[in-house]
Amino acid sequence: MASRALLSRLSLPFFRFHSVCYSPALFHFTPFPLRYIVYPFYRMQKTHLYCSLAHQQLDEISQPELSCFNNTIHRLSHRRSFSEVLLVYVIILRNGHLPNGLTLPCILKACTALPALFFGCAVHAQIIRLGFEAATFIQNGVIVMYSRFGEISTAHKVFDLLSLRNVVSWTSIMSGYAQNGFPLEALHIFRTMRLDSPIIPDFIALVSVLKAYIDVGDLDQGRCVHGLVVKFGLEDEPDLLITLTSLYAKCGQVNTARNMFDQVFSPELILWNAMISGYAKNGHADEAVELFKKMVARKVRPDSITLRSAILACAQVGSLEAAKWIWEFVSNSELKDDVFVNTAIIDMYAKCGSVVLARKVFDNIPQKDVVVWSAMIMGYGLYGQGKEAISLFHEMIQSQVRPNDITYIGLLSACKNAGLVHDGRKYFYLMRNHGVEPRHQHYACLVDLLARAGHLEEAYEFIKGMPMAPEVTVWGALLNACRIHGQVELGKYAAERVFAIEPWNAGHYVQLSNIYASAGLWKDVARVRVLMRERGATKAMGFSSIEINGKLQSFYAGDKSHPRSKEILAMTDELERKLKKSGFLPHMDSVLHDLGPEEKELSLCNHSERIAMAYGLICTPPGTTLRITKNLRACVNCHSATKLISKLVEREIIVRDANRFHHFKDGFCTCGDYW
DNA sequence: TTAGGGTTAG
Repeated sequence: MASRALLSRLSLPFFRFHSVCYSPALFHFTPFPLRYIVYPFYRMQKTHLYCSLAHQQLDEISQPELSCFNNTIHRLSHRRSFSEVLLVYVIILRNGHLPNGLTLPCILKACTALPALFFGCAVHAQIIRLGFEAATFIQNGVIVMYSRFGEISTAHKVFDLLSLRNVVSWTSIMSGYAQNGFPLEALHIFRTMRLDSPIIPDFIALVSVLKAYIDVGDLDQGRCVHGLVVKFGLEDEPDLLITLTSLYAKCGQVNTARNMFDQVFSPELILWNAMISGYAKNGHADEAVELFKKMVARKVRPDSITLRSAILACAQVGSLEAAKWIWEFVSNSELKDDVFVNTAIIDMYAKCGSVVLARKVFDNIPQKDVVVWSAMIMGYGLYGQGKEAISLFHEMIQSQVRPNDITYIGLLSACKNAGLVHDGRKYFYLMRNHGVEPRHQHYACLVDLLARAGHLEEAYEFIKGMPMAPEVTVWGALLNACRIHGQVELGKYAAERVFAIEPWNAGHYVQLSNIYASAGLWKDVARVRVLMRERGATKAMGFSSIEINGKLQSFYAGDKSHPRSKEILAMTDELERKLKKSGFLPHMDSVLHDLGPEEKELSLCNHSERIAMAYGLICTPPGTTLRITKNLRACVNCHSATKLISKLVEREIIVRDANRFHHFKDGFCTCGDYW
């Protein structure tokens, strides 16, 4: 009766769902109900099982002992043939044996790995029935199983009922919480273990606690654990080195991470992955690509994770050369059909300025899931190809793939970047029909779309009707639109909202200042500048990069540091002369400061993208496409000038700004002047 | 002699 009481205290999920067929009472009095659960499955697999090594071996023995079965189960478990482990378990029961302490951990592991929740619950019930409640080794397996099934509260109950907990019990429940998205609870358990138990953490426990600190982004506490690692003399433990490298890399301390990485003479794949992804995630894309190349040169075979990190890095660099290189690498590897890798490549090509190549990769994927479709829709959106994005969306629906919230973000931002107001409204209200509840990002997209198209009042009303508090992206979109449409009053209101959320971000002050400047309100411009100084807001310095022969060269505004600076200057002058000759009028409002007209003009043609463009023109043969990446949004003057320059110098110029792509050709831009 | 962890997340 004790075990039945225990079953009801645990309220096992299996019994919650199947209380009619397999109630605890039924289980208690039925000798081997497992055979009924797996019987159809067993029939299905029977042919395969007869061919297997396991069954051949068992067949040779007329009446196998439990130890023979256990040996077979361990061998199968080692080969990761988990379905067969469960089938042999059924045979054990059919032969009238009872599983022992050597059988059950393997069965639990198989249930966890498959995963087989119902089977696992039944096994747990049998564990209790057979009186293994106090067997730490077995109960640890139960904790892990429930954690992996997301049944963390059941796992915790098992942990609570365990009379003798060892370091594995503590680590299992701690990592269970961390893996289920509760890192704070995991850390709480670690603290309890340290304070209330005599257990000394081993290297796996420390890896688990470090992972939880990585998840919460607490570098200081992570450093304290590093101290513990040293205290316990575990600093040479390779697995801890991997997690510590990951901790420092993910928390932005890439140099410390690299020092740890360099300590290892022959790093295993997972350490390369930790370092490459650490670089890629922290904006050190060049280093990530370089390290990836080094790894390949050292004949370490990358896996899907390595490739995804390297592809992400290439996407950030924006270099089409690097993108093509990695695509070729993937095409020649055994991961060429990996859907995750291919989706990353679609995203990369879209971000590196070739929506055509992105589409080529997309068309070659035979089984497209929702993320593949969404990546391509997002790619069209980046280029302002709204109609193509919409058409692909309909193709996706026809292919019976259900859109998710990310698909809708891609679709709405495509409408936004193409100025398709009617479509944007329509798809926003269609979302719920597909069971997708609009999130803040969807609202921000629609506000941006409406406001930029000049529907400022509608956008403002829409914001007022939002079911959640509008964040900076929403007010920022309204502020930007007020700048475009010269709306001083509404712009002032939007700016106040934005300043309240991000008082440190100088970009917002510049927007308001530009609204005032356009209206000739120079006193207000001065007031904003004072406010900006008082609040210590700083503006990110603008820079542009251009890729020449696969090498990236970056320039700041007014940059004269390049060895070929004189030639670059001569080219910017020549461009300016050509622009003037063809009647180009500089857009003076693009200058924040209250300067004289001549100074304003000079300031405008010194913008970083103009310098990068000039460098591209002097370094490449006529007709070569120029590919420029900049960290800020394109300014109005640069945009108009680049359109004309593309015609004057007969070049295609592709500029990736902070938000999207601009493809300039023959005096026009693909964005249709809508950005 | 069978448990626990670490790289990613398109």
